[in-house]
Amino acid sequence: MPPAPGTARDRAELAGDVTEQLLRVAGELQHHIEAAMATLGLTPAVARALYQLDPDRPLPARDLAELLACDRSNITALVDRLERAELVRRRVDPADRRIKTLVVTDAGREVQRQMREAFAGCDEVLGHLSDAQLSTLHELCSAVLHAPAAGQL
Amino acid sequence: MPPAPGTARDRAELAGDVTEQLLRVAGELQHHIEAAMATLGLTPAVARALYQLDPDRPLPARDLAELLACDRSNITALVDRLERAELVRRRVDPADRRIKTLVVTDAGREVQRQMREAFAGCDEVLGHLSDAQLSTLHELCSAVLHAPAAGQL
DNA sequence: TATTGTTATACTCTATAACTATA
DNA sequence: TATAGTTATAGAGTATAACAATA
Repeated sequence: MPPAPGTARDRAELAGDVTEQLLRVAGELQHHIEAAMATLGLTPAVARALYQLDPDRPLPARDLAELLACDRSNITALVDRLERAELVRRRVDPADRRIKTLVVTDAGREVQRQMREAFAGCDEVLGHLSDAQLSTLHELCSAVLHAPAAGQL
Repeated sequence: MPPAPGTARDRAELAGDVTEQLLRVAGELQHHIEAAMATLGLTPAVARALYQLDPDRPLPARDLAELLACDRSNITALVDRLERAELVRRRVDPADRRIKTLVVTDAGREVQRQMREAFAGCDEVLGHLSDAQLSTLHELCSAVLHAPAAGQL
């Protein structure tokens, strides 16, 4: 049954429009970020992996897969490349020798710093917004992310 | 030279934070959309291609490549699949026989309608926002998209 | 000569399934 | 037997270069 005019129907259409536009903005931001990552010699997936690692808390590969929302089997090649670039080292966990924890090297920390700079550089894309608008956008995104998942109500 | 504290430095950091969050929101929306496209039997790239086509204005393959911001060579396989699903037909342009225009079939129009419904269904992801917040988000995205490209100033 | 669509090819990203070594 | 990481493999997505047909 179609909802009453002027209420849920319009609401859903507005949500659709917002979704389209937000995905377009995200596309521009991502393009900007990926270009910056390329100059650091990182492919998008490798960059995302490194970005998730906390230099102060070595992480089992299994947990990185969960953070990246991908299968364990993908982590191997990703970490292979990070290790070859000497940004990350694998270390066997002495307490459970099945586990390999991922340790960020000093070089890795430096690249992570440059990655954060790249994110800040997205100011170019968002530069048209005032500080107040930027803060509002921040709040709205937070509201979406911290909402209880609607699918579970 | 580092900018004065309390000004550009904070601005860039805020932009970085907003970028991270906006990309996370976009990820959730995209996940939602791609699941819906899968139920329609469309992979993400094929869905995006169909979504760009105007049923009332057949488009040369070359122009579709531009809309999708990808190389011409990719269009062939995409349209192959759309044609096999009978959602799109290739038609040789009589005025310039090098060109093949892409015509959306009636079945294609119906799938496009379902795609628009899928976007509206993202209300589930954004459901925590009030109507006013949703409108504000709409305005902010528009402001970013319609801004003169900062890189060209 | 230049352009359109196509083909061949290669690389990235991701998923599934089977394997190993530990537990 | 269950788990962590790995390997093999396959498909999607995208880029570059070379090609045929047409202009």
